Amino acid sequence: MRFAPSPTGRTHLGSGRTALYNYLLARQTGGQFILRIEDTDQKRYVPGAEEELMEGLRWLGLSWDEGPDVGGTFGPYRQTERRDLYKKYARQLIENGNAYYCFCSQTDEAQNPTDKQKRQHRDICPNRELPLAKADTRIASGESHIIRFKMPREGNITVTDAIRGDITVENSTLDDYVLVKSDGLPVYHLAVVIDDHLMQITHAFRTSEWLPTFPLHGHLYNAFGWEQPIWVHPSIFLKPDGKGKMSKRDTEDMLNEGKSIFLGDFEKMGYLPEAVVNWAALIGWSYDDKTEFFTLEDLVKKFSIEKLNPSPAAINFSKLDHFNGLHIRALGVDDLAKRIRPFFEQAGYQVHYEHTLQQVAEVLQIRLGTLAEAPEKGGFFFKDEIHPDAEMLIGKKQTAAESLAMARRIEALIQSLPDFSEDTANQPLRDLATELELKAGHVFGFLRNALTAQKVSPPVFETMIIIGREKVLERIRYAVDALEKLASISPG
RNA sequence: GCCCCCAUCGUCUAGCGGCCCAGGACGUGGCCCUCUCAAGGCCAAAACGGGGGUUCGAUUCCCCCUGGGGGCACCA
Repeated sequence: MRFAPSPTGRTHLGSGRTALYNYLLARQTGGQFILRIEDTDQKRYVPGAEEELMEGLRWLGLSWDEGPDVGGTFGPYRQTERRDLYKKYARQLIENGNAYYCFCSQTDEAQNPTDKQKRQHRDICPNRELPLAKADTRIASGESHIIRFKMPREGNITVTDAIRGDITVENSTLDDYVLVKSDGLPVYHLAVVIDDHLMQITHAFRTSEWLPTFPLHGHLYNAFGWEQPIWVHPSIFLKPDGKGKMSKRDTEDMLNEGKSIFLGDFEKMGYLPEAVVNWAALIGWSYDDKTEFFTLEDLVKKFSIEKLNPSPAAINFSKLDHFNGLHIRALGVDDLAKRIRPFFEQAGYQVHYEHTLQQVAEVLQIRLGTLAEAPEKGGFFFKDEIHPDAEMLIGKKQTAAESLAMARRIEALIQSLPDFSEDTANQPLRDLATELELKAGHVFGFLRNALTAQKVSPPVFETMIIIGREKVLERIRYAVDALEKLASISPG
C-alpha cells in the first residue's frame, strides 16, 4: 500500500481519507504503508507542504512504515530523487516501440487552439514515426524534446477498478500522452507506474478523478510487461450542498464560516483526530446497516474495499460535530482534561490546579461539541472574580428589591450550612424558594448568574462544588452589592 | 464538443430477486427527563429519477432517457 501525495498545497480531507484507507488495509493485512512524495512538478511545488502533510497524518494517527523521513528498502521516496530511474525505463519504452521522442514545441500546439479539441496530437505529430537513430542525433545536438506514449490507433483496453469492475475504452479516444517533460522529469502517469511496480505496491488507492487516465496506466503496464496492482478509486468529495467538487473559492468561503477541510486546521478548531478519522472513513464507505462509531483500531479490523461506495459524496459538517461529540464523551476524564487545557490557556485562563481542571472536564464532557468551546462554556471556573450585570441578577417578574432580599437569604443560607454539598444544600434552597413564594428556578437562576455571569451553565450544584464555598460566597456578595446599588436607584 | 464514472430520505448510507408498503445515522419537529444548557430516552415527517424489458416476482439484473459528477496540460 502506498499513499502518494504531491506537495503542491495544503492537505485536504480527501487526501487524509485516501491515506487512511491505505493505512487501514496495510495494518489489517500486515503489509507496509509507504509514503511517497510526488514532487515532479517543480513549478507548483510549495515549500512546507510536505511538512504540513506529514504533520496532518501523524495527528490523525496514521504512521507510515517507509517514507522520505524514515527511509526503507525501496527508497528514495521523493520522485525528484528518482529521476534517473525514470529515464532508464522511458528509454526502454522507446526501444520497444511503445513511445517516441517528440520535438514539437508547446507553442506549435498552442497555435491551433480550435483544432486542439478535435485533433489528437498523434494525428499531427511529425515525429511519431521518426527513426530512433535520427531522433537520437537531434537530441545529441541539444534539441529540446519530450517523450510521448505511442497510443495504438485501433482496438481497446480494459482496466479493472476494485469497486467499479472492468472499464473498457477505445484506444482511438486516447491520445499520445506526454510521459517525460522537456525538463527531463516524468509526468505523473509514468512515474506512478514505475514507482508502484518497483516498490511492489499491491493496492493503489487514488480518487476517481483519475479514472479518465486509468486506461493509459493499463497500457503502460502492458508495455512494460508488468503485473498491475489492485486499483481502487474511491469517489471524490462534493461540496456540502452536493453541487460539484470543492474549488479553491469554496474552501475560502468555508474558512470564513469557521469551517475547513484542511487537515492542518481541525486541531485548532477543537476537533479530535478520532472524530475526523471516524467521519472521513464513513464518507464513501460503510460497515453495515447500523454501526457508525469506530475507533482507528475498529476500522483496521473492519475496513474492506468491497464496502466502498462508487458515488460522489457531499461533505456533511454537522456529522463531524456529531462524531466529535461522541468521541469527546468516549474519552477518559483525565484525557479530556489534557486536551482542553491548551484551549483554556490560549483563551488567557490560568489553570492553577490540575484537580479543578479534572472537575471542569468532567462537567463539560457532555456539553462540548468541540474542544474549542471549552473556554466559553467553562471559563468562569478559572476567573478570580465574576462581575455579572446587575440587571441580569433580577429574576423573572421580580423587582430589584425582591431579588436583593432573595439574594441575602441565599447568602445567609449557604453561609450557615454545616456541610457544603448538593445533598445538604439542595433541599434548603428549595424550601427557601417555597417560603418566599418563588419558584426553585428563581433561586437557581440567581445563583447561576451570580456564579457564572452566564445565562446557561453546568448545573448549579456541580458548579458550586467546583468553585468552592468561599468563592461562591464572594461571588454572591458581589451580586448582592450590585443589587443594592440597583435597588437604591429604582426602589420598589 | 468528446471520453469516463455514478444514480435509495435534504445529507451520509444499508439493501447484492421475494426477509422492504425499504433499515440506520446526521439534521429537522414533537414528547419525556430537568435549576439553565447539554447528554440520554421515545416518537414523527422524509427516499428507491423516468420509460422499456427479463422474471411467477424487481430498489436489486439488462437497455434507453434524464439527472449528477469527473476528465480532456510538458499539473498531479
